[in-house]
Order: sequence, then structure tokens, then C-alpha cells
Amino acid sequence: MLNDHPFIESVRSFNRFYTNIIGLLDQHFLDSPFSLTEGRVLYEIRHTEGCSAKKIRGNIAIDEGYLSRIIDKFIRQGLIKKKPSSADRRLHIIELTKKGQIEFSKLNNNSNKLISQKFGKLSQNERNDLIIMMKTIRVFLSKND
Amino acid sequence: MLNDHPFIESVRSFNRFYTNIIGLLDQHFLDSPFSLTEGRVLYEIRHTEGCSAKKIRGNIAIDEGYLSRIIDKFIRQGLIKKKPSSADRRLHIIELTKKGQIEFSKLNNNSNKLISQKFGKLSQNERNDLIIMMKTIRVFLSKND
DNA sequence: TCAAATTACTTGACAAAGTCAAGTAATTTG
DNA sequence: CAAATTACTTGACTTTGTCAAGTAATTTGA
Repeated sequence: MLNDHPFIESVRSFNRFYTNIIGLLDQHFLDSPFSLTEGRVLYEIRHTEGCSAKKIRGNIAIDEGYLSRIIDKFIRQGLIKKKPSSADRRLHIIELTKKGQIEFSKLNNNSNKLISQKFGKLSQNERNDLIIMMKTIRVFLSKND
Repeated sequence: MLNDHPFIESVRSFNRFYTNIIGLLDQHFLDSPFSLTEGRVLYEIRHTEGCSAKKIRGNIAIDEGYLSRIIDKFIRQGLIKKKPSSADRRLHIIELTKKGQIEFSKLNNNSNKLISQKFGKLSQNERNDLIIMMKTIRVFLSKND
């Protein structure tokens, strides 16, 4: 058990700071038809090969029933389509419709815009350094897994 | 307007990763009597000199009415006490009671424990590097302010 | 100097987000 | 092939957060 209090305090301070950064960047959901959680689900559907509710729940922690309703809503809105898996008919394979792809792109572009604003003042060197630091932090924090 | 897509994608990827880290560390609220937002409010009360609802709202984005009710709840639970400011009787100065301090400490200790678990496998050098990287990221992202 | 505007907070009514548990149909296990 | 498990759905509910109107104290400016 670690007992390095200045270290822990620094980490917590950074976490508070970065929570705010993430909060700022999540503001693009405010002028979108999606909630933060819906956005995450849409992201998973977009980026998961042969996506299903089960796979989504493998990637983000979300209540089964809640997810079921979000998927239902997306279908009603014409953003995704669902077909029973031929291998296992309990599973439903989910994919974006054309409309869903367009909506996802909009969301994505708005997100990119906000990141540009927040990170745009950095020089090329600073940007390179930032990416290296982010990658390193990721390696450090994946040590336990 | 920045147009460096690999950069933006790396930032977003890190943000998704770190959102999960923060989510993990916020899990200590699950076995506490507080919600995440209540915990943040308690943190502000603990760390703000001459705290008032106004000052809390200066530090975290929260609806005025919602905050008013949280403060009310904390008073009913005996965690804080409120006295009208002598300088401006619209304001109420808020501070933790003894009980509030104890509850805050518990919350704080649980949080520290989770951070220890997540970061505890790092060597002394890695910990030092991590803090430097976190500080640098913070400087970079504060450039616009 | 005092009426109008503003500020700090409160309250009621409501909406959005998330949780829990029971239920259905398909699949796996022994 | 009966019992257990899995993937998902549905109903009922709680928690969390928002909006707007209201009150009392303070500030502003003609």
C-alpha cells in the first residue's frame, strides 16, 4: 500500500483539472440531440466490428436495461438497424444506418472543433510532446491490468 | 483552426482512456452516502476559505437550485453549518461541522486508497515522471485562459 | 435619496438519467 | 433432454439535474 501523500495529492489535483477539461469538451453534446451516454453508445456502435449490446457492455459500464432502451430509441430515430445474429439468435448485430453515420459525423466534427479550440494554441513541438506524455501516462496506468 | 487529425485522434483516445480512469476512481462514492456531485460540493466546502454557495458555483458548474438543496441536505445531516455573512446578509458562510470533517476524511481516505491501488505498481522514478507529465499537460492546457 | 435593477439564495414543478428485478426466448451444460 | 445460463426486454421506480418564479438584501443611478 502506497503511502506517498504528495504524490497522491498531485494525482488528485490533476484528476480534478482533467475532469474539467473533459467536461468542457463534452459540452458539444449540449447542442446535439444526444446525451453523453448516448454519444458513448453511438461511438461504440461506430467503432465495434459486428457490434451487439453485449459488446457495448464489454466496453462501457452501462445498465443492461438502460442500454436496451437507448438502442430502441436509436432504432426509432432511424440511426441504427438491428438484425438477429445467424450464429446465435439471442444476439442482435447492430450497425449504423446512413442517417446514423451522418449524425455520428456531425457529433464527431463538433467534438474535433472543441479540441482544436482547447489545444490549438500549442506549437507543433508542444503537440508532439503532449501526445508522448499522454501515451506514457497510458502505459503507466495500464501496468496493473 | 487546427487541422491535425492524428493529433486530435490521439487526444480523444487519451480522453476516453482517462474518462475510464476517473470513473474507476470515482467508484469510492458507491460505498459512501454521497453522490459524485455531493462529494464535489463537500470538497469545495472543505477547501474554500469563507465558503458560500456563490463561491462553490464559482468553482463547479452546478444549478443554483440543485446546490441549494444539497446544502440543505448537508445541514439536515449535520455535516455543515451556515451563518449569514455579517458583511452581506444575502450570503451564507458555510463550514463543515466536526461530523462533516469526519465524513469528509472517510471519503478522502477511500479515494486515496483507490489511487494507491491504481498507481501503486509504479516505481519512484515513474511516479516522479508521472507528476511532471501531469503538471506539463496542465500548463499546456491552461495556455488559452 | 429612493425607485429600479441586480444579486444570492429558495422553492415547486418537472424532466432526464440511471437502477433493479422479473420475465422471455435462445443456447449451453451435464 | 431437463436445468442452468445467456442476451436481451420491460415495468416500476429512484436519483439526479433543470427551469422558472419568488423572497429578501444590496447596489445603482437619475
